[in-house]
Amino acid sequence: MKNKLDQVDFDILSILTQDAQTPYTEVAKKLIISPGTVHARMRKMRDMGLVTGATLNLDYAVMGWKFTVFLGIYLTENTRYKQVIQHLMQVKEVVKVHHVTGKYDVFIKLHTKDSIHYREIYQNSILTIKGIKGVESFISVEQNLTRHIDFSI
Amino acid sequence: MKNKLDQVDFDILSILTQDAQTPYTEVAKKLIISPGTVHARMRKMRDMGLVTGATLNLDYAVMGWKFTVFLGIYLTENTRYKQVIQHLMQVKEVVKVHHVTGKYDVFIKLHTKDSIHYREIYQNSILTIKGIKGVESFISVEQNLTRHIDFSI
DNA sequence: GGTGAAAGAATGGAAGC
DNA sequence: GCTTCCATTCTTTCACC
Repeated sequence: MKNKLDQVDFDILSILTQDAQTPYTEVAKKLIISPGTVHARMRKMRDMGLVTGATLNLDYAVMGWKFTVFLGIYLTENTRYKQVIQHLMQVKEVVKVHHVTGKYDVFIKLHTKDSIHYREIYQNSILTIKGIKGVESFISVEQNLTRHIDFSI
Repeated sequence: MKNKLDQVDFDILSILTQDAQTPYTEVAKKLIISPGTVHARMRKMRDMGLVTGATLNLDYAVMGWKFTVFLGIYLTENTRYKQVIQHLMQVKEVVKVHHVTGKYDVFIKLHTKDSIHYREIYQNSILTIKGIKGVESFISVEQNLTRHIDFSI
Protein backbone atom coordinates (compact mmCIF):
# COMPACT_ATOMS: atom_id res chain seq x y z
CA MET A 1 0.00 0.00 0.00
CA LYS A 2 1.69 3.17 -1.16
CA ASN A 3 0.49 6.56 -0.15
CA LYS A 4 -0.08 7.94 -3.61
CA LEU A 5 -3.57 8.24 -4.96
CA ASP A 6 -4.60 7.45 -8.50
CA GLN A 7 -7.63 8.18 -10.63
CA VAL A 8 -9.56 5.26 -9.12
CA ASP A 9 -9.18 6.77 -5.64
CA PHE A 10 -10.35 10.14 -6.93
CA ASP A 11 -13.35 8.51 -8.59
CA ILE A 12 -14.28 6.79 -5.33
CA LEU A 13 -13.99 10.07 -3.44
CA SER A 14 -16.02 11.85 -6.06
CA ILE A 15 -18.92 9.42 -5.63
CA LEU A 16 -18.76 9.27 -1.85
CA THR A 17 -18.39 13.01 -1.27
CA GLN A 18 -21.63 13.42 -3.22
CA ASP A 19 -23.36 10.76 -1.15
CA ALA A 20 -21.39 9.19 1.67
CA GLN A 21 -24.07 6.57 2.14
CA THR A 22 -23.64 5.02 -1.30
CA PRO A 23 -23.00 1.29 -0.76
CA TYR A 24 -19.49 0.23 -1.69
CA THR A 25 -20.92 -2.45 -3.98
CA GLU A 26 -22.60 0.26 -5.99
CA VAL A 27 -19.42 2.34 -6.12
CA ALA A 28 -17.64 -0.77 -7.37
CA LYS A 29 -20.26 -1.36 -10.04
CA LYS A 30 -20.06 2.22 -11.31
CA LEU A 31 -16.28 2.13 -11.57
CA ILE A 32 -16.19 -1.48 -12.82
CA ILE A 33 -13.91 -2.69 -10.05
CA SER A 34 -14.53 -5.25 -7.31
CA PRO A 35 -16.11 -4.33 -3.97
CA GLY A 36 -12.95 -5.52 -2.24
CA THR A 37 -10.96 -2.87 -4.07
CA VAL A 38 -13.28 -0.09 -2.94
CA HIS A 39 -12.85 -1.30 0.63
CA ALA A 40 -9.08 -1.47 0.38
CA ARG A 41 -8.87 2.00 -1.19
CA MET A 42 -11.14 3.53 1.40
CA ARG A 43 -9.19 1.92 4.22
CA LYS A 44 -5.98 3.30 2.70
CA MET A 45 -7.46 6.80 2.53
CA ARG A 46 -8.73 6.56 6.11
CA ASP A 47 -5.32 5.35 7.30
CA MET A 48 -3.65 8.22 5.47
CA GLY A 49 -5.91 10.60 7.38
CA LEU A 50 -7.40 11.98 4.17
CA VAL A 51 -10.88 10.69 4.94
CA THR A 52 -11.58 11.65 8.53
CA GLY A 53 -15.23 10.66 8.70
CA ALA A 54 -18.64 11.33 7.24
CA THR A 55 -21.48 13.61 8.18
CA LEU A 56 -25.07 14.33 7.22
CA ASN A 57 -25.96 17.46 5.30
CA LEU A 58 -28.74 19.24 7.12
CA ASP A 59 -30.95 22.06 5.88
CA TYR A 60 -31.39 24.14 9.00
CA ALA A 61 -34.04 26.30 7.36
CA VAL A 62 -36.42 23.32 7.44
CA MET A 63 -36.13 23.39 11.23
CA GLY A 64 -36.92 27.08 11.25
CA TRP A 65 -33.28 28.12 11.67
CA LYS A 66 -33.26 30.59 8.79
CA PHE A 67 -30.39 32.90 9.72
CA THR A 68 -26.80 32.13 8.75
CA VAL A 69 -24.27 34.73 9.85
CA PHE A 70 -20.53 35.11 9.52
CA LEU A 71 -18.67 37.18 12.09
CA GLY A 72 -15.24 38.70 11.63
CA ILE A 73 -13.84 39.29 15.10
CA TYR A 74 -11.05 41.60 16.30
CA LEU A 75 -9.32 40.79 19.57
CA THR A 76 -7.90 43.22 22.11
CA GLU A 77 -4.69 41.22 22.23
CA ASN A 78 -3.85 38.58 19.69
CA THR A 79 -2.37 36.33 22.36
CA ARG A 80 -5.80 35.96 23.91
CA TYR A 81 -7.22 34.06 21.00
CA LYS A 82 -7.21 30.66 22.67
CA GLN A 83 -9.41 31.85 25.51
CA VAL A 84 -11.76 33.69 23.17
CA ILE A 85 -12.08 30.60 20.99
CA GLN A 86 -12.81 28.51 24.08
CA HIS A 87 -15.68 30.83 24.91
CA LEU A 88 -16.98 30.92 21.35
CA MET A 89 -17.10 27.15 21.29
CA GLN A 90 -19.47 27.18 24.27
CA VAL A 91 -22.07 29.02 22.22
CA LYS A 92 -24.18 26.31 20.66
CA GLU A 93 -25.27 28.46 17.73
CA VAL A 94 -21.63 28.71 16.59
CA VAL A 95 -20.78 25.91 14.14
CA LYS A 96 -17.39 26.93 12.75
CA VAL A 97 -14.44 28.76 14.29
CA HIS A 98 -11.32 29.71 12.35
CA HIS A 99 -8.23 31.48 13.61
CA VAL A 100 -7.25 33.74 10.72
CA THR A 101 -4.74 36.36 9.66
CA GLY A 102 -5.73 39.54 7.88
CA LYS A 103 -8.25 42.13 8.85
CA TYR A 104 -9.80 39.93 11.53
CA ASP A 105 -8.30 37.61 14.09
CA VAL A 106 -11.09 35.09 14.37
CA PHE A 107 -13.73 34.15 11.89
CA ILE A 108 -16.87 32.25 12.82
CA LYS A 109 -20.09 30.98 11.31
CA LEU A 110 -23.30 30.68 13.24
CA HIS A 111 -26.93 29.76 12.74
CA THR A 112 -29.95 31.26 14.47
CA LYS A 113 -33.69 30.99 14.06
CA ASP A 114 -34.27 34.59 13.03
CA SER A 115 -32.99 38.12 13.47
CA ILE A 116 -34.32 38.40 17.01
CA HIS A 117 -32.60 35.20 18.06
CA TYR A 118 -29.48 36.44 16.30
CA ARG A 119 -29.45 39.75 18.12
CA GLU A 120 -29.89 37.98 21.41
CA ILE A 121 -26.95 35.64 20.77
CA TYR A 122 -24.86 38.48 19.42
CA GLN A 123 -25.40 40.75 22.40
CA ASN A 124 -25.55 38.22 25.19
CA SER A 125 -23.19 35.46 24.09
CA ILE A 126 -20.68 37.03 21.70
CA LEU A 127 -20.10 40.66 22.69
CA THR A 128 -19.83 39.68 26.35
CA ILE A 129 -16.74 37.54 25.74
CA LYS A 130 -13.66 39.14 27.29
CA GLY A 131 -10.93 39.85 24.77
CA ILE A 132 -13.22 40.73 21.86
CA LYS A 133 -12.58 44.29 20.70
CA GLY A 134 -14.95 44.43 17.77
CA VAL A 135 -17.10 42.40 15.44
CA GLU A 136 -18.30 42.77 11.88
CA SER A 137 -21.21 40.70 10.70
CA PHE A 138 -22.23 39.33 7.32
CA ILE A 139 -25.63 37.82 6.95
CA SER A 140 -25.88 35.09 4.37
CA VAL A 141 -28.67 35.86 1.93
CA GLU A 142 -28.12 32.74 -0.11
CA GLN A 143 -25.69 29.88 -0.28
CA ASN A 144 -24.83 29.31 -3.91
CA LEU A 145 -22.25 26.57 -3.72
CA THR A 146 -20.86 23.97 -1.42
CA ARG A 147 -18.60 21.23 -2.68
CA HIS A 148 -15.26 19.55 -2.29
CA ILE A 149 -11.99 19.97 -4.09
CA ASP A 150 -11.70 17.63 -7.05
CA PHE A 151 -8.16 16.26 -6.89
CA SER A 152 -8.46 14.48 -10.23
CA ILE A 153 -5.36 14.44 -12.37
CA MET B 1 -46.15 10.72 9.97
CA LYS B 2 -46.20 14.17 11.52
CA ASN B 3 -43.62 16.76 10.75
CA LYS B 4 -42.57 17.43 14.28
CA LEU B 5 -39.34 15.99 15.61
CA ASP B 6 -38.89 14.51 19.05
CA GLN B 7 -35.91 13.63 21.18
CA VAL B 8 -35.46 10.28 19.39
CA ASP B 9 -35.05 12.08 16.07
CA PHE B 10 -32.51 14.43 17.61
CA ASP B 11 -30.59 11.50 19.07
CA ILE B 12 -30.48 9.81 15.66
CA LEU B 13 -29.22 13.01 14.06
CA SER B 14 -26.65 13.44 16.77
CA ILE B 15 -25.16 10.01 16.11
CA LEU B 16 -25.30 10.24 12.32
CA THR B 17 -23.91 13.76 12.05
CA GLN B 18 -20.88 12.50 13.96
CA ASP B 19 -20.50 9.51 11.67
CA ALA B 20 -22.91 9.25 8.77
CA GLN B 21 -21.73 5.73 8.02
CA THR B 22 -22.89 4.27 11.32
CA PRO B 23 -25.19 1.33 10.46
CA TYR B 24 -28.80 1.95 11.41
CA THR B 25 -28.80 -1.26 13.45
CA GLU B 26 -26.07 0.20 15.63
CA VAL B 27 -27.92 3.49 15.99
CA ALA B 28 -30.96 1.46 17.05
CA LYS B 29 -28.94 -0.49 19.61
CA LYS B 30 -27.51 2.69 21.16
CA LEU B 31 -30.93 4.29 21.48
CA ILE B 32 -32.68 1.05 22.46
CA ILE B 33 -35.22 1.25 19.66
CA SER B 34 -35.78 -1.03 16.69
CA PRO B 35 -33.81 -0.67 13.43
CA GLY B 36 -37.12 -0.22 11.60
CA THR B 37 -37.79 2.87 13.68
CA VAL B 38 -34.43 4.40 12.73
CA HIS B 39 -35.28 3.80 9.09
CA ALA B 40 -38.72 5.31 9.41
CA ARG B 41 -37.38 8.36 11.25
CA MET B 42 -34.60 8.91 8.75
CA ARG B 43 -37.00 8.59 5.85
CA LYS B 44 -39.27 11.12 7.53
CA MET B 45 -36.38 13.55 7.96
CA ARG B 46 -35.29 13.08 4.35
CA ASP B 47 -38.84 13.61 3.13
CA MET B 48 -39.05 16.77 5.23
CA GLY B 49 -35.94 18.01 3.46
CA LEU B 50 -34.05 18.31 6.75
CA VAL B 51 -31.52 15.64 5.81
CA THR B 52 -30.39 16.48 2.29
CA GLY B 53 -27.58 13.97 1.98
CA ALA B 54 -24.29 12.88 3.43
CA THR B 55 -20.68 13.67 2.62
CA LEU B 56 -17.18 12.57 3.56
CA ASN B 57 -15.00 14.77 5.72
CA LEU B 58 -11.68 15.25 3.98
CA ASP B 59 -8.46 16.64 5.38
CA TYR B 60 -7.07 18.54 2.43
CA ALA B 61 -3.75 19.13 4.19
CA VAL B 62 -3.01 15.41 3.84
CA MET B 63 -3.16 15.89 0.06
CA GLY B 64 -0.76 18.80 0.29
CA TRP B 65 -3.51 21.41 0.06
CA LYS B 66 -2.47 23.37 3.12
CA PHE B 67 -3.95 26.80 2.42
CA THR B 68 -7.51 27.69 3.40
CA VAL B 69 -8.54 31.24 2.55
CA PHE B 70 -11.71 33.26 2.96
CA LEU B 71 -12.36 36.16 0.62
CA GLY B 72 -14.73 39.03 1.26
CA ILE B 73 -15.64 40.46 -2.14
CA TYR B 74 -17.06 43.88 -3.10
CA LEU B 75 -18.89 44.21 -6.38
CA THR B 76 -19.00 47.20 -8.70
CA GLU B 77 -22.77 46.89 -8.92
CA ASN B 78 -24.77 44.75 -6.59
CA THR B 79 -27.04 43.64 -9.42
CA ARG B 80 -24.13 41.88 -11.04
CA TYR B 81 -23.81 39.32 -8.32
CA LYS B 82 -25.31 36.43 -10.26
CA GLN B 83 -22.75 36.72 -13.03
CA VAL B 84 -19.88 37.09 -10.59
CA ILE B 85 -21.04 34.04 -8.67
CA GLN B 86 -21.28 32.09 -11.92
CA HIS B 87 -17.64 32.89 -12.61
CA LEU B 88 -16.52 32.10 -9.06
CA MET B 89 -18.14 28.70 -9.33
CA GLN B 90 -15.96 27.89 -12.33
CA VAL B 91 -12.84 28.17 -10.18
CA LYS B 92 -12.25 24.66 -8.89
CA GLU B 93 -10.37 25.86 -5.81
CA VAL B 94 -13.51 27.65 -4.59
CA VAL B 95 -15.59 25.37 -2.37
CA LYS B 96 -18.16 27.72 -0.85
CA VAL B 97 -19.92 30.81 -2.17
CA HIS B 98 -22.31 32.91 -0.12
CA HIS B 99 -24.21 35.99 -1.16
CA VAL B 100 -24.12 38.21 1.94
CA THR B 101 -25.19 41.57 3.24
CA GLY B 102 -22.89 43.80 5.25
CA LYS B 103 -19.44 45.05 4.42
CA TYR B 104 -19.01 42.59 1.56
CA ASP B 105 -21.36 41.42 -1.16
CA VAL B 106 -20.02 37.93 -1.68
CA PHE B 107 -18.13 35.70 0.66
CA ILE B 108 -16.20 32.65 -0.48
CA LYS B 109 -13.94 29.94 0.88
CA LEU B 110 -11.19 28.35 -1.15
CA HIS B 111 -8.39 25.84 -0.77
CA THR B 112 -4.98 25.93 -2.42
CA LYS B 113 -1.78 23.95 -2.11
CA ASP B 114 0.36 26.79 -0.81
CA SER B 115 0.84 30.54 -0.95
CA ILE B 116 2.23 30.46 -4.47
CA HIS B 117 -0.74 28.50 -5.74
CA TYR B 118 -2.99 30.88 -3.84
CA ARG B 119 -1.47 33.98 -5.37
CA GLU B 120 -1.83 32.48 -8.82
CA ILE B 121 -5.52 31.70 -8.30
CA TYR B 122 -6.11 35.06 -6.69
CA GLN B 123 -4.53 37.07 -9.49
CA ASN B 124 -5.49 34.98 -12.49
CA SER B 125 -8.86 33.53 -11.56
CA ILE B 126 -10.43 35.87 -9.01
CA LEU B 127 -9.28 39.42 -9.70
CA THR B 128 -9.88 38.98 -13.42
CA ILE B 129 -13.62 38.44 -12.91
CA LYS B 130 -15.60 41.38 -14.28
CA GLY B 131 -17.77 43.03 -11.66
CA ILE B 132 -15.40 42.55 -8.73
CA LYS B 133 -14.38 45.91 -7.29
CA GLY B 134 -12.26 44.73 -4.41
CA VAL B 135 -11.29 41.77 -2.28
CA GLU B 136 -10.14 41.25 1.28
CA SER B 137 -8.52 38.00 2.24
CA PHE B 138 -8.33 36.04 5.46
CA ILE B 139 -6.00 33.12 5.66
CA SER B 140 -7.08 30.37 8.00
CA VAL B 141 -4.29 29.59 10.44
CA GLU B 142 -6.23 26.91 12.23
CA GLN B 143 -9.71 25.46 12.20
CA ASN B 144 -10.80 25.04 15.79
CA LEU B 145 -14.32 23.80 15.45
CA THR B 146 -16.72 22.34 12.97
CA ARG B 147 -19.99 20.85 14.05
CA HIS B 148 -23.74 20.92 13.61
CA ILE B 149 -26.48 22.65 15.52
CA ASP B 150 -27.88 20.49 18.28
CA PHE B 151 -31.65 20.90 18.07
CA SER B 152 -32.27 18.92 21.26
CA ILE B 153 -35.09 20.12 23.45
C1' DG C 1 -2.45 -4.93 -5.36
C1' DG C 2 -6.81 -6.74 -7.55
C1' DT C 3 -10.58 -10.30 -7.78
C1' DG C 4 -14.55 -12.78 -6.55
C1' DA C 5 -16.93 -15.66 -3.55
C1' DA C 6 -18.75 -16.80 0.95
C1' DA C 7 -20.38 -16.06 5.75
C1' DG C 8 -22.38 -12.92 8.39
C1' DA C 9 -24.73 -8.42 8.94
C1' DA C 10 -27.66 -4.63 7.45
C1' DT C 11 -31.44 -2.96 4.81
C1' DG C 12 -36.06 -1.79 3.85
C1' DG C 13 -40.56 -3.41 3.16
C1' DA C 14 -45.01 -5.66 4.99
C1' DA C 15 -48.15 -7.11 8.37
C1' DG C 16 -49.83 -6.78 12.93
C1' DC C 17 -50.26 -4.47 17.17
C1' DG D 1 -46.53 5.05 14.31
C1' DC D 2 -43.71 1.36 16.41
C1' DT D 3 -42.20 -3.42 16.23
C1' DT D 4 -41.07 -7.87 14.47
C1' DC D 5 -40.05 -10.61 10.69
C1' DC D 6 -37.73 -11.90 6.46
C1' DA D 7 -36.20 -11.76 1.69
C1' DT D 8 -32.91 -9.07 -0.49
C1' DT D 9 -28.77 -6.63 -0.62
C1' DC D 10 -24.42 -5.17 1.35
C1' DT D 11 -20.16 -5.79 4.05
C1' DT D 12 -15.78 -7.55 4.89
C1' DT D 13 -12.39 -10.92 4.75
C1' DC D 14 -9.41 -14.12 2.40
C1' DA D 15 -7.49 -17.54 -0.69
C1' DC D 16 -6.02 -17.01 -5.28
C1' DC D 17 -4.34 -14.57 -9.23
